[in-house]
Amino acid sequence: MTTAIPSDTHGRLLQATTRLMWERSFQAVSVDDLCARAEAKKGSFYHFFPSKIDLAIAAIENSWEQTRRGVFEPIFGDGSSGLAQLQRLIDMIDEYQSYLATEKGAYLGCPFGNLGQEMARQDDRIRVTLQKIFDAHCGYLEAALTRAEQAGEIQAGNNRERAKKIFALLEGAFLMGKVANDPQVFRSIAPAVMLIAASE
Amino acid sequence: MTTAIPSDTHGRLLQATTRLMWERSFQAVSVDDLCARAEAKKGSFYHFFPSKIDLAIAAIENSWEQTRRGVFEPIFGDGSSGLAQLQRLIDMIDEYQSYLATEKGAYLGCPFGNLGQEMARQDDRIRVTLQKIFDAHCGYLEAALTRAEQAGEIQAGNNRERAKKIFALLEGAFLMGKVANDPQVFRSIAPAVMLIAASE
DNA sequence: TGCGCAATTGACCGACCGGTCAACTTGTTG
DNA sequence: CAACAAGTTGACCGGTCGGTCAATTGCGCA
Repeated sequence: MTTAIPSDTHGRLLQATTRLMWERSFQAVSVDDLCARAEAKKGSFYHFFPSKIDLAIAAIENSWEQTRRGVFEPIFGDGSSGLAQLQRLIDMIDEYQSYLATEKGAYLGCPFGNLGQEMARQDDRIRVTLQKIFDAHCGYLEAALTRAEQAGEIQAGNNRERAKKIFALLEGAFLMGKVANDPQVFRSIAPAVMLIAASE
Repeated sequence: MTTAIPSDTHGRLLQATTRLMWERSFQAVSVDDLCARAEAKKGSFYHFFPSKIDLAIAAIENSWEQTRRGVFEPIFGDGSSGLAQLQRLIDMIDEYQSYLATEKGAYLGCPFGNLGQEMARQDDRIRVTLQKIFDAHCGYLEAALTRAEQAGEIQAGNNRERAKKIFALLEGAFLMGKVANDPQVFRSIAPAVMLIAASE
């Protein structure tokens, strides 16, 4: 029986990719950049991953899984009301993005949205991977809406569609924040989430 | 007195850049690609534009100006009610994107949003240029909301903030459509524009 | 006619891109 | 201990990247 723990280099490569792709972009980051940040040599890179694109896919899957477990499960798995859960997600996003903005000197936006905008038309595997992540994200929003609906917080409606609209609003807010390079933008747009939640 | 008409090559370079950046992305398109599409030689390229980034900026400014005159002015300058104008914009976007999707075999999304997501963090001149375009776009939305408000279609409110929220929703819908590679996504999300317009 | 300048051409450049590879080290297992 | 696989290393590769340039062409104007 061997250890199921992947090599440290493997993990550092994933983390470096997640970070650098977030701070810059997929195409703006070279394999050499990735290796330098992960303190790995190119040979190691290609020992673990067949291509740069494969690493990117592995990195976003890994990143989403971490976010899911570390953020989404805690927020949407607790006993709060549906609307309170939504508000908590918004607050956490805002808080973390603002923190990153002060630390990195720029508003970074959503790592998945960023990559989608950049690569969806150029690599179908990346596109499909992101589609699954978007679906999963919307799933959590929908669950919160259903919870809110059952508690009488909002009127009955198509929560799947509402979730998609909320997700679109958030992604658009990320983009605008990035182009304005200002965390305040997200903050001023996000309240409209509640509008959509409360819609018929 | 010399002709104010810029060389044909200059114009073809702008158009080729607009098109190719929309179909693929800024970084995925090389200067050679641009020249090939514009039927120009590299020397001509650098005769007219000091760098690839300068061409990109000129191309989006030109593209926005054309869109503004060809789409926004006609829609928002006519005598329709504010809400009717908004609806007409949505319909026209949907129609054109669907047409492009069938022609190109893929949902392309918003050329300005695409470029912003990709380049805002890497080139500040591109970022600022897009910021101005976003502002101008929101300006039209705001004007329509004000018109709707004055006609009693919607209740009084902060139309500048409403416009930003609507713009965010639309940009998010573009992104989701691109990642799903499905024009239907925009169609199902866009109605929420009216929700935001009618909000207090 | 001939001058002057914008436009055009294609050859050229160094840097960097993603990716390969054979040799070497290290840790595990019988 | 030997054997083997997993991981590591750095030199190397062809291709393409954005960008340069000197020479040439063609056009408006005196």
